[in-house]
Amino acid sequence: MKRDVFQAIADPTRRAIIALIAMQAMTPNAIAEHFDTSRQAVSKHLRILAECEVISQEQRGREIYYQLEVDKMREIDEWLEQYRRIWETRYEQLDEVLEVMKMRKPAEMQKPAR
Amino acid sequence: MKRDVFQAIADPTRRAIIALIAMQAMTPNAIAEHFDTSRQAVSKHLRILAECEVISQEQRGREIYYQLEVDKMREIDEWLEQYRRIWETRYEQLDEVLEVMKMRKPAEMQKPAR
DNA sequence: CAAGTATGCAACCAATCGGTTGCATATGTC
DNA sequence: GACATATGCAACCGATTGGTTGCATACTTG
Repeated sequence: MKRDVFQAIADPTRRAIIALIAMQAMTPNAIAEHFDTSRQAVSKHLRILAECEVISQEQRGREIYYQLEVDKMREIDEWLEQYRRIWETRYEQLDEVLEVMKMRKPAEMQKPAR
Repeated sequence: MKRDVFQAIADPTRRAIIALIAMQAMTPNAIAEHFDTSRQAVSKHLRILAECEVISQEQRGREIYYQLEVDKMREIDEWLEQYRRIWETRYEQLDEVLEVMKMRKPAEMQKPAR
């Protein structure tokens, strides 16, 4: 089965895991302690996140440390880029509208096209 | 059922719909023409997107125009913010490492922590 | 080597997902 | 009013999801 970053972050537990290991690598057991689901359930989430390359693992003895692959987060950022452009221009336009309105009487104010 | 933006964008068809209506509002029929699924399936996706407030609708006669609520995209951007901070500092650190390496002999070069 | 610990994997299960088809409803046009 | 068009809703269906429990494997330590 083919999964992508967007499916990886769709689940709230997985987003919590991402947030948890963002600053420092952690073992599955340590991660599982933060949730009230079973260790195996967390392990499943880790496997999905690893499949999507959102996290990477490093074996250290019998422990496995999982850490965030921040670059994968950038992929989402790149996808957002196109919409960021839209909301930025939208706010510029809003600023212009507000600027124009300043010079008019309140009665002339029009509802912006939005 | 409670859904959020992350579930809304998890499905590739829904991301395609978002991209499609980003620049101009469209009717369900017009949207459905761009996909090889049924009109009803697209309608379901639209309902989910509307539930999550990723899109809004405007009735115009017997047609309904769906348009993107760009602000909802910003929510994702805000969530990304914490990770953006990480990858930015990471690249600054990498720059520092590269800077230090310039002053050393190649044999002394170490593989960066990541 | 034996015991304990860390982890992954398989089998199972209820709930949800994304799709289908059929039908109801509302608006526009003749 | 009759008919076409635009849309949503309900019922159904197979696949996937997120969880469980039980077991296998591998490393550590005594």
